[in-house]
Amino acid sequence: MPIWQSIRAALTTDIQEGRYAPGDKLPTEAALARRFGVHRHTVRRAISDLANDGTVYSRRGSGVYVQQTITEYPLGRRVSFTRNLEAAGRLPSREILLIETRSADPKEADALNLEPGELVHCYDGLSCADEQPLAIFRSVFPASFLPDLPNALGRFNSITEGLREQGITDYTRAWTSVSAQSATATQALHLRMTVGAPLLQTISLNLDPRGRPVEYGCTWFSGDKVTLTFGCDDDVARSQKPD
Amino acid sequence: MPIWQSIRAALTTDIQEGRYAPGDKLPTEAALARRFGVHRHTVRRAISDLANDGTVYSRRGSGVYVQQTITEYPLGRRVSFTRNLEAAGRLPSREILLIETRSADPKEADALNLEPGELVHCYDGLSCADEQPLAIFRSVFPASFLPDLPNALGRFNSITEGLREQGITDYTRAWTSVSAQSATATQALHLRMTVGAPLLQTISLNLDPRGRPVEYGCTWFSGDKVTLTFGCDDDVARSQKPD
DNA sequence: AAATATTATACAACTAGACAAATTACTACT
DNA sequence: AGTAGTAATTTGTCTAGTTGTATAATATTT
Repeated sequence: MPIWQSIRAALTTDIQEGRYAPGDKLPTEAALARRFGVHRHTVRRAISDLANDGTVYSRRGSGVYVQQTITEYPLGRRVSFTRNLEAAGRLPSREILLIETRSADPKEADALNLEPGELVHCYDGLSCADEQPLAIFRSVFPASFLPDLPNALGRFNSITEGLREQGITDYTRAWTSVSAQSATATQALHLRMTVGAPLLQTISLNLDPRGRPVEYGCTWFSGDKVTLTFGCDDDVARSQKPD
Repeated sequence: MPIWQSIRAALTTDIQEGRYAPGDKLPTEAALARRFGVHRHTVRRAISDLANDGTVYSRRGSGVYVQQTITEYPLGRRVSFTRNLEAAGRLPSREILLIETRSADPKEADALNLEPGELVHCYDGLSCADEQPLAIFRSVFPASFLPDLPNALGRFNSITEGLREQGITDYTRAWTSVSAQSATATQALHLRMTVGAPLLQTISLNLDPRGRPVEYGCTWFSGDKVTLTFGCDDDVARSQKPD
């Protein structure tokens, strides 16, 4: 048996027995090479095998980290990210990547029924389960009748709460489109996957009760960690507020 | 493909599709690093590339801004900064740097046909398009038959208006020379470019209808933002009032 | 002998953190 | 209202450490 396989086995049991917990950083390749008394490349061979089957995730310049095993995430027509994950026994959280106010690009202007170049609030973020990134989202709001939304989004870290403070107490999804894409470099970094791995992209438009567009949203789910299901959970979904 | 190149590509499309318009400030490097999930240095690598090809420029302590597109600047017998820019759909403006009366240096005396040491009015300023500096200029006038010009220049912030008040209702360009130079530190600061970046320097002499020299002008255009055109626009130039 | 595994070396790409320098925002004061 | 001083923010620069990749040489196994 090659040395690297025994190293892989040793690291695997280290992880399984909790010496390295999910999210932990492994010792550096150089340190592991010292520990096992081999060259760095031999350790790399073992790590690349572990990364291949998803037990670890390595990041250039930073280190190698233990991955979590991910459960599936159901998505209905009126979906609460928080409630779905809590129902699955996981701890949901969000990370703000960027909140800014800028000009609308043509697609955004079209969807939100704005003039090209009108200002929009843009909210980029990361949806996580147990600190593990599940999806990247971008929500775009018309700035004209939601002047203080960026402030509210930063405070609440919740779209629903932020909109409620601005007077939008309810909104419904006008349409949703789903497509598959390949992860770009930065998407892969955020979602801790490899470049080119499959993503599920959903694009949707939310309207307030008067029919005004209030949110144009785009979400990229990690294809390995999420399956989207429509229509089969309406009972649960109806009892939920949109998120 | 390195990550920084994909970040550069993302920012480029952001700019091309209008999410960041010319003159806009990009998010801070720290914010962009969060947005792309990388270290600040990686964002800087992308930005430095964009700055290198003139897409953006950065100011220490302030931020990174989208560069204006190149302006076509026709040079004819009657050159009007204001009209040239209005014709290009830009908003022209000027900033006064210095107005003083002093002795002419040899070159100025020679061009204006004065005795060495005779008094001249010197007018240094900044020409801007859409609030962005395009050029630095220095205009030198014989003080002898234009005693109140400095006052007028300060009030009107326009050479044409100032001269008109002093009785010079028209003037034409006797000659123009063009050369290329590297930006000094102070020039770079005013024009918001890097030290050593290319400048277009034009030196010109304007005569009144009786053939008297009235203005000896020197202008340094930002090479990135301006292209000068000659000869092919005489019709347009003749129909313009000098400025 | 050939294929595979391991070592060796060098460099590129990225992260991490600290500090300097310039700008901007703010506060206190006259 | 304006001015000086202070603090916070933001870009510029530097050093060090870590993973990714490429090439080549040496040992081990088949």
